Amino acid sequence: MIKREKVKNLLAATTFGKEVIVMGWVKTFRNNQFIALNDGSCMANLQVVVDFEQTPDEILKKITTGAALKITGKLIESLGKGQTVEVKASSVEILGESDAEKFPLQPKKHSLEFLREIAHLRFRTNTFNAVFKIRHHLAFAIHQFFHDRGFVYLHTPIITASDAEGAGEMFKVTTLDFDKTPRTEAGEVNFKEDFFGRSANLTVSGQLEGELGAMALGEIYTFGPTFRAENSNTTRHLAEFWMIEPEVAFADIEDNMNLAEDLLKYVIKHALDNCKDELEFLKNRLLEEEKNKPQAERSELNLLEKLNFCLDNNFERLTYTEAIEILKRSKPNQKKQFNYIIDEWGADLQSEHERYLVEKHFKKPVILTNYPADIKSFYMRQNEEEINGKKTVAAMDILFPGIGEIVGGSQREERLDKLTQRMQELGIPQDELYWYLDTRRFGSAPHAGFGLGFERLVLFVTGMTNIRDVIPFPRFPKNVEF
RNA sequence: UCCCGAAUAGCUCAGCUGGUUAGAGCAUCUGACUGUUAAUCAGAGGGUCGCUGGUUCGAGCCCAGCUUCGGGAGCCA
Repeated sequence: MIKREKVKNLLAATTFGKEVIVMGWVKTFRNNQFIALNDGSCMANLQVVVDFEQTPDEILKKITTGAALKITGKLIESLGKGQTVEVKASSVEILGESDAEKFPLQPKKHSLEFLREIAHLRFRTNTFNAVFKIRHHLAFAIHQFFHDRGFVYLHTPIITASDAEGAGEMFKVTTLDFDKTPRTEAGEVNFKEDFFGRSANLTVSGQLEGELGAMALGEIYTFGPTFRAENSNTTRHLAEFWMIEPEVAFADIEDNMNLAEDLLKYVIKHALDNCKDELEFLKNRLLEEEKNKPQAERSELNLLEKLNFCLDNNFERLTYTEAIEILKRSKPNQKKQFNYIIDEWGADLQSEHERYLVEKHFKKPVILTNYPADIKSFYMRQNEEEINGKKTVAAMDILFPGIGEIVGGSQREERLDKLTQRMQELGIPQDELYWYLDTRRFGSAPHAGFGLGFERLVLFVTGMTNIRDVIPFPRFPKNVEF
């Protein structure tokens, strides 16, 4: 058992003179005397002062950036400027050496692109230290939010047989030998001989299973990894990402919007309250970065102001139809600056349109509702009213500045006849989803839910711009390192 | 997957119109200094110019293909 003090606690100390043991990694070693030591307990480093005249040379030589140390010494009021406390070391033990010629991190600013290549070491940097602390606090806040409201955390399967949801390309899960796959008489791969006796995939969404839970437990949420085998190469997509999917019985689209807005505000508030140092650091990092940009491209609000603005204002709610009217009349549309010109109702909104609404027109988060049925999923509830003779569904998407769609949800179609009719129109096999349809056969009830992309939330809160920088081990096309 | 751009020292980048021995800052190493704050000062080492092929008397530079990375788009969360 090692009794050690954490840097975080030592930095907060108000009484001095006691003997302490502290362990951590060297950030910098200045003047052969001053070690900036970090143990991950907080962003700040502890200054350790070494008496170089009393310390053997072979120890001093091993105090290099990245090395792990055990320091025994006295906690004192700092003799120098720049910090209030420091530890005067009586002994320095090298726990783990770090060859200075080979350790890739230097006490200087690195590009995020470079750090992405050494993602196994990037945790050692201030930026990623902050990002992953915030990620943790956001995850914790999400559980807290739902738990406090009586939601049940439902673990939906990661391996699934259903591939009928149309949420995207799926990864196959198989134990078949690729060199000699069993074949049917027709020459196709015979999945009857596979591990599960049929073809299986990694889940693209826990929603359908979540609905099963909601139709008994009342209010559930999922929070787990999901997988999309799409060849997406963007700053907003991952092949493996985490999603939060609440599902609420006896709720309509209005309740759904309120829940989503409350959740987002709650977790942002939680981060502001619990990650002050981290957010402050990231705010300054962004400001520093924007100095190199032309005035017009700099953000009007800094990171903290942006997050507070989110808390203080209601999200703008409008229907798809209203959005189309705004876009039609918008300058970029009339001047034909959009790549896709909006000329008629029914068009799918491109990210340039979403960005215009959020970043130029309303300048705050926007909730869009009641989309045309044709551009949305089969399980969304069909509205009674029709626009231009076309059906709409009770869908709602939340759009965030800089992120785009962060939440996608809907009231679900609870009427069996309407649901099966829609499935037929879209060619979705009903026999495969018999279990889903059973919820509509036995005690069907109005219900609603949504999916929140966790990494997109972390992007927004941290102000990072590439989704590969807010998940510890990003998976994307051509990359499964670590 | 499509469009655009990039790849030169460990990192960030410069390299002129194709021309002899490819440079800088930081990092590293050696020495000096010793209350520093990305310490400072002096010196040294460090390169298959992404890969393959082509054009040329001659290619880091021009051309083609490939790979990877970045920005944008699509698919979406």
